[in-house]
Amino acid sequence: MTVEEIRGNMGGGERGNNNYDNFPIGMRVLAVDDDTLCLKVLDGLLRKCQYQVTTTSQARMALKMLRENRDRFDLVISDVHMPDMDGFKLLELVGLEMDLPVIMLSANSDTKLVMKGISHGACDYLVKPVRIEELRNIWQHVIRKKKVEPKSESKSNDHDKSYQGSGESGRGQSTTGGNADQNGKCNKKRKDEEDENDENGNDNEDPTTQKRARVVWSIELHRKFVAAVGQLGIEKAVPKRILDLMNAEGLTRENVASHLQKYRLYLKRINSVQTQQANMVAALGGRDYMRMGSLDGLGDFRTFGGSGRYTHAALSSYTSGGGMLGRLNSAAGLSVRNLAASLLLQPSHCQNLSNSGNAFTKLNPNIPPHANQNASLFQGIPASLELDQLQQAKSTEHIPLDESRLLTADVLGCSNNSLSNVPNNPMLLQGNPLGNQHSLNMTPFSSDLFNTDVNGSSNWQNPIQLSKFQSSSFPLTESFINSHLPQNSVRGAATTHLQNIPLDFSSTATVSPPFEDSSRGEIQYRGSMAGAVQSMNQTPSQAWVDTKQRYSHNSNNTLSHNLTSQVPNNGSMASLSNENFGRRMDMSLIGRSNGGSSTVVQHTDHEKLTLDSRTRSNEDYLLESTKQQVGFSPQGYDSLDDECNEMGARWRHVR
DNA sequence: AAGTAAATAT
DNA sequence: TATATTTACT
Repeated sequence: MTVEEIRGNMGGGERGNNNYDNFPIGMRVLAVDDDTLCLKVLDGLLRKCQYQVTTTSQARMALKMLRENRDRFDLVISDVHMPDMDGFKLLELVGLEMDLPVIMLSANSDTKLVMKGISHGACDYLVKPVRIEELRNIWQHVIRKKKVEPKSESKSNDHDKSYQGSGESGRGQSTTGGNADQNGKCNKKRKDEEDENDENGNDNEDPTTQKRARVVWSIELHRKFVAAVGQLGIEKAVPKRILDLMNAEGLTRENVASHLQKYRLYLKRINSVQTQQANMVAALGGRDYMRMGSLDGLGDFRTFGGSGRYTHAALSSYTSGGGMLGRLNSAAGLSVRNLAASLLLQPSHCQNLSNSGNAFTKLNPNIPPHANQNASLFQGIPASLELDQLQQAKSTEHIPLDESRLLTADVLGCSNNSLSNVPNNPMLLQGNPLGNQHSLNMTPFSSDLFNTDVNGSSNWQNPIQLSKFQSSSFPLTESFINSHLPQNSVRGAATTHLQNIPLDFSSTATVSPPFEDSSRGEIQYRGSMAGAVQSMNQTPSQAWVDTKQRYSHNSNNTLSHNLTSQVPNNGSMASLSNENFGRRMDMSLIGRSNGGSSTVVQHTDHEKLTLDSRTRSNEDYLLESTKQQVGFSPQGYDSLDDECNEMGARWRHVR
């Protein structure tokens, strides 16, 4: 597409009141910088360039303006360091929600930062003080963006039949800096992919070779997909609409439909796994006193939970447990926090619910806390586990080899603040039929990123292999993660990373709560331990990928063993912590189990109950946990709580 | 056009 | 061989 074309397009009704005949004169730029002085200067410079400038000192406000009218701006230029919202976060959100080129601005020219910005989708990174010369050329990004995403164009073109695998990375596209926007987010990965693609289907470079390559659901593509679905809401997420939203090149409705089909399947499985687990918990859990997880730190999520985007119905459609989610929005759940301390669930209570996930359905979100004990019990476990997973996901994300990846993680973490405004991703929610506010609320956006960012298209469909440690099914998040992380490099790094890398966990409410939550009960505790341990023991990438195999064949390194035999045994997680666990974590974790059961539970296959093979492993884990629980004394919970809280704190600290 | 099942490719 | 993607069909 030429500049002329751009102009032509821009002059179209799409941009209505703006005259683009003189492009880039009049280009609408949104400048964001908390430093009003800088902002003013920037504003002045931009105006000198004859751009139509809009300024704001708040990232949130910027986001708001952008959301209000996506066609109101052509380009965003934002400072990196801002109090209300990290510039990168803004970048991420803008990249995800709108297709606007974003230019980062910072006085810090640290290569890492620049890398972070670029890899996160910034089309440019300017170092303050900005010179007008630099600003004079920023319009190119607008054009580039347009060029890269000739959405409408490609969709209807015939020659397009020979579309390439991964939409935007396809050869048909400009391979120059064009893919600055979302593609840039995972530069490294993207590159690899592109390389692969090139190697694989190189020949179909020319349309003559009508050999249509099969669509490769690249991470990027999948992310778009997920984002689209999220935006539409699961209900309206039909192929056609998704396709429109995806804005991907060379993708047909059929492709999307197919992917959607698979995705739904995946959701179902996830769901069923969880349901079963829930049942297991219901049946076996609660033997002992359990505390419900606290919902501390939910913070922003609460609001999010209220977002009516995902209707109960919608969620249910993918939830075998039908309606389990409904409970989530409940105040009951949210307020559990304080109850937790004094609530003790008796086995008897649980038994009533033991046989079905449907029981949940009956729980009214609004019923008073005390009436919700059973529910809480259910929630508690999966909930905490979920959280743990999320964390893991994060940790996983952090283990990354490069900045870009870290960035991703950041986004995940940071996005919380904006959760309430961001188009969420129902899919994630689905993942947690049992869900809890946590997963419900937080998963959405973050997972979104996760899925898309980290995982390849190959693993997310396999919730089952998620493993017993993860126990409560993975939110898509985990599932998606993995495959694409260069495993080797990560592996060795895991340990260190966990300790030194900026874990984003607590940067947001999202993360911290998990720990606290998990601190409440033995089960939860274990769950988190498992999670923690796992993430530490394994390479992020593989951790979730082939857990199944690993665990079944590698008993020595298996968490189950560690958890089952070590934990109850001496009450120390030391064994777990040894090499991989961050010291801090260790400390906080250790001692946890003191006062716990003295029973040594040896994990053996014989103990397994006959369960659906698909979910057996997961349930196994739960079973084990449950068993171990028996005999645990209610005592020490407080300390547990404390410790766990501390743990959370430590995590934060570590970060 | 959506959804599902069968076919086919990797 | 198992999976994932594409195609066919209602």
